[in-house]
Amino acid sequence: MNSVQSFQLDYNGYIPLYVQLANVLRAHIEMGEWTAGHIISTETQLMNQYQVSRTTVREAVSLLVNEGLLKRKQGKGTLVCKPKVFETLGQLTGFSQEIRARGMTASALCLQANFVKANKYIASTLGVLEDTSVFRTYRLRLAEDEPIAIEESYWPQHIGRLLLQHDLNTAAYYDILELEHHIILSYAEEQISAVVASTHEARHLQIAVGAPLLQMDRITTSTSHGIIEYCQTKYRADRYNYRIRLQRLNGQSR
Amino acid sequence: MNSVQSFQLDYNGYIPLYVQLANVLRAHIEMGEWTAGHIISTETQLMNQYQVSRTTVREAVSLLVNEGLLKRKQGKGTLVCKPKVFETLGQLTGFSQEIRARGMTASALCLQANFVKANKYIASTLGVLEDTSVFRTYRLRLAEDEPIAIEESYWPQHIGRLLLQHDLNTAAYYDILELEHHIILSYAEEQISAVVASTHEARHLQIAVGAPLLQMDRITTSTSHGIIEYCQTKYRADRYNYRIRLQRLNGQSR
DNA sequence: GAGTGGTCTAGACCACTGG
DNA sequence: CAGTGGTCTAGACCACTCC
Repeated sequence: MNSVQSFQLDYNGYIPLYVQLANVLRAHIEMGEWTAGHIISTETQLMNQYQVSRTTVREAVSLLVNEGLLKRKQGKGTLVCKPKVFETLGQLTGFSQEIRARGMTASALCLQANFVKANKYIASTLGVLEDTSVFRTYRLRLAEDEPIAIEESYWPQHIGRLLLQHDLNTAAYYDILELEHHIILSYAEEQISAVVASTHEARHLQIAVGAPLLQMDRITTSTSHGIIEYCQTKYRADRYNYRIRLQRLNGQSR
Repeated sequence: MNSVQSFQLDYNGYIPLYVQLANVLRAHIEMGEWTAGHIISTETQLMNQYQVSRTTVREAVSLLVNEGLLKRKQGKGTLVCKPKVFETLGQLTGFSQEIRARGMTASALCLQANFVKANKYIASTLGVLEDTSVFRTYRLRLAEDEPIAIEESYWPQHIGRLLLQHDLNTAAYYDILELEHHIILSYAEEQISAVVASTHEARHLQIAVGAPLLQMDRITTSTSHGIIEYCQTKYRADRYNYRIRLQRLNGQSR
């Protein structure tokens, strides 16, 4: 009864059929019904089962292949990939989601949240004029109630006003923007580097001065409002690693 | 005359039409003929120009969209993305290629290359038994003839024997395997963390003891031979950052 | 040989952007 | 409104895998 098989597609809904079908297939995998190495229904079977064309089936499968969940094998079938030890594979997610994916509980402590004048660098990054007022949030990030990162974000003024309407201590900021204000995130560009802890950072993160930190500089872009955030996060290197899956392009040694 | 326009597709060749078409479009971009924001030919125009179906055109464009080169805008057209400040977007490339993409010259100094007994961790990572003989390479990586990273790699015995047939000081190992021995890389899983330099590392990298290093642990997989490498690279944080583009999935807050 | 995914065609209707 | 990309169909032939 709880089997995913019972899902039906909505042929007149607003969600494309191939997205719906991809969701059904993803559910099979995430519910553990299909495990690593399992060969899923053939494209012909899916066509008949869900009454869609082969193109639609292939588009659905392609989505999951891009996500790293499925893998096509010509002449054999389409099989489920190895367990996702590497969860972060180029997906833009918030901190909470990231931490939960690692099996830990996430929380935050908002140390500061106020409007400040943008210096030259912040201004050019956010695409505003120098000395313009921008919203700054400064948060301590916790995993399992232990400090794991310290995060400093700058938001354009209009985004800041939206955020201020909510409880900034507990909320997931990306969720606020997407769910409450329909500002849909598009992509982010991230730069990862290594630094050592200053006395100030060491105190907040409860580590020794000079301990290694993994630093992330991120620029987040929305579909409708352009750049909505510049964020610098410093993670305790002893508690956090960044994981990524790199794909070889078919152009190979291009 | 040097215009990319003169390219023709080979309709009977072994390379799929959509791959050929994608290569043509990519060439337009890489040769600077189409710059950021430029709207490329419409799908209908490409159909007529190259005498292929719309599906084929869309497959070609999809490849480049996935690579981050193009972006579709419904009702407007398909436009060229911003310059690729962020070159590394989930592609598996070698060190040399990576450094060249940053506009620097890459070289290497092979400090050690010999067979050693696999300890427990190396053995389980490479999928061999403990104490099995594996090939170890230890290299100093240079960019612009200055040390930038120190790299320790472990390869299964049979891969090691192949590598030993070549000049290990100058060669790009991935190129040797792919071009000379037809071992095609598939994907890699990478873990990024931060550490501080030991006295040994500091001496090789010409930095202070305790300076921050960006550490990459990579497991590389080939299409035919499974895992072919475990590699640990430590980069000088003052000379190297890792850049990545994160995409928001359409499932959004899933 | 039978069945799988890989490529490709011709054509259709829809949703969105712009004048 | 005309033109763009977004979705979808029905059908075809090929390359690969396995028996």
